[in-house]
Amino acid sequence: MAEPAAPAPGRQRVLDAAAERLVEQGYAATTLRQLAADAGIKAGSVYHHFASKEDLFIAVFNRGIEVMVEAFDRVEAVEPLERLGAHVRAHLGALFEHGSYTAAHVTAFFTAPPEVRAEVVPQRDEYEHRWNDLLADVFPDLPADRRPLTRLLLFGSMNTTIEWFHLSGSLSLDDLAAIITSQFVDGIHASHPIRSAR
Amino acid sequence: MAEPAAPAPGRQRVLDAAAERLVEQGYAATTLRQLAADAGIKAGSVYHHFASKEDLFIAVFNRGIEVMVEAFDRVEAVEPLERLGAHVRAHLGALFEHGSYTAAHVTAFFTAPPEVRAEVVPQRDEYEHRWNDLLADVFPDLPADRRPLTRLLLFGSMNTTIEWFHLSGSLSLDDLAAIITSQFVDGIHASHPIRSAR
DNA sequence: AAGAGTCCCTAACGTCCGTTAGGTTGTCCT
DNA sequence: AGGACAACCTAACGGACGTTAGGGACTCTT
Repeated sequence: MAEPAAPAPGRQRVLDAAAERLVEQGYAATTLRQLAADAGIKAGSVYHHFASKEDLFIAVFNRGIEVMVEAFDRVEAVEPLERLGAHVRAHLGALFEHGSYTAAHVTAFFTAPPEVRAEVVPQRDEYEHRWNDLLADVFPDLPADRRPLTRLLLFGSMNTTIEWFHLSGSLSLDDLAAIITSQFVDGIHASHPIRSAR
Repeated sequence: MAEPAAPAPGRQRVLDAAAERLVEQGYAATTLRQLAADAGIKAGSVYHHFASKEDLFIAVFNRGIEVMVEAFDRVEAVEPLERLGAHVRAHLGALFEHGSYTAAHVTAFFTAPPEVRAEVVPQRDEYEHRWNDLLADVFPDLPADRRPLTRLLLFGSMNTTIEWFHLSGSLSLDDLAAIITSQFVDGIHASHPIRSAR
């Protein structure tokens, strides 16, 4: 009998539910019984797919990075400024347009126990490395030892948008990406002059 | 008998412990038994000082805002650019130099249940209002409806420093504040030119 | 037809949680 | 001296948690 619209296997439904709950509740407050109920199975059955709660959430966090990396690698722009803007847009896209995994990673990573975080660090490093290389390429005069700091400031602005930005609002994700990019590159100074000293 | 160095009352020790645990563990993972042990009392005794776990953490979050507001109001600079830099420095000071309350607020606010968050929103609004006014004053040409967004981007950069900055490192808090301020005002463009299109 | 493997269930385990009732001690006020 | 009150204790409650053992139903392979 042909399945209509492929009902999504249980394992995937648990992962999806975990990502969504993580965003709203964090690691500790998200219970396996909740996830099981969300996915339409019973709590004990979660252990057919995952060895433990930690194991499950490691999978969620890693998927969150995967989504970011995929979005990053999909960018094709070549002209420096355009490239940077496209990557900012891609990062925001990963946060808001490709499920809850990246959002879960960004909001809940630091609420997870150290053992879980440790398991995810290598993949994180890979994504950060991509951005360091991008900065090196776009801003050749930026000293190498300033790249991580610069990236962290940009990440700070981009990642905290999940706390206040909503796709349903009047601002589009394209607009937001453009604003963040120009703010990052030219600062507020360029378009909005500082009041002169009196 | 004169108390040597005022042994800090139990209520205060519980609050301090709560702020520190919040930074490391978030709301749900922090238990009253832990806090009591940290403060040198027993779990049941916490209820002599606070009506509930929620009540306790509302006090912690509000104190976190208080510290920020106090730091903000302590700034005396008048020249626009200098003022902005001083406020950035003050905000970072609240995060790193005046106990864990502000850090707890910034990292754990969104891990707290909605009822707790709701109780803290008014004080948050007051602090955000101060910053909106500051931006209006320093950047008179910045449209009023862009102020909140601009503030959120700056807050994003400043607040996420708690995830990676350490006072013990080679970078001082003064340095960090200066970098964030100039990055915010002039962008990366000013000091580090973009690679020209090829 | 038999066996293996997948997916899920029920029922329970030990543990820890927030919270409460009631008691003890010490200090201060009158 | 006595009462009030603050600060803490012990001991327990009901409930929820992560996890496990063992079994049922179904599909696929041989």
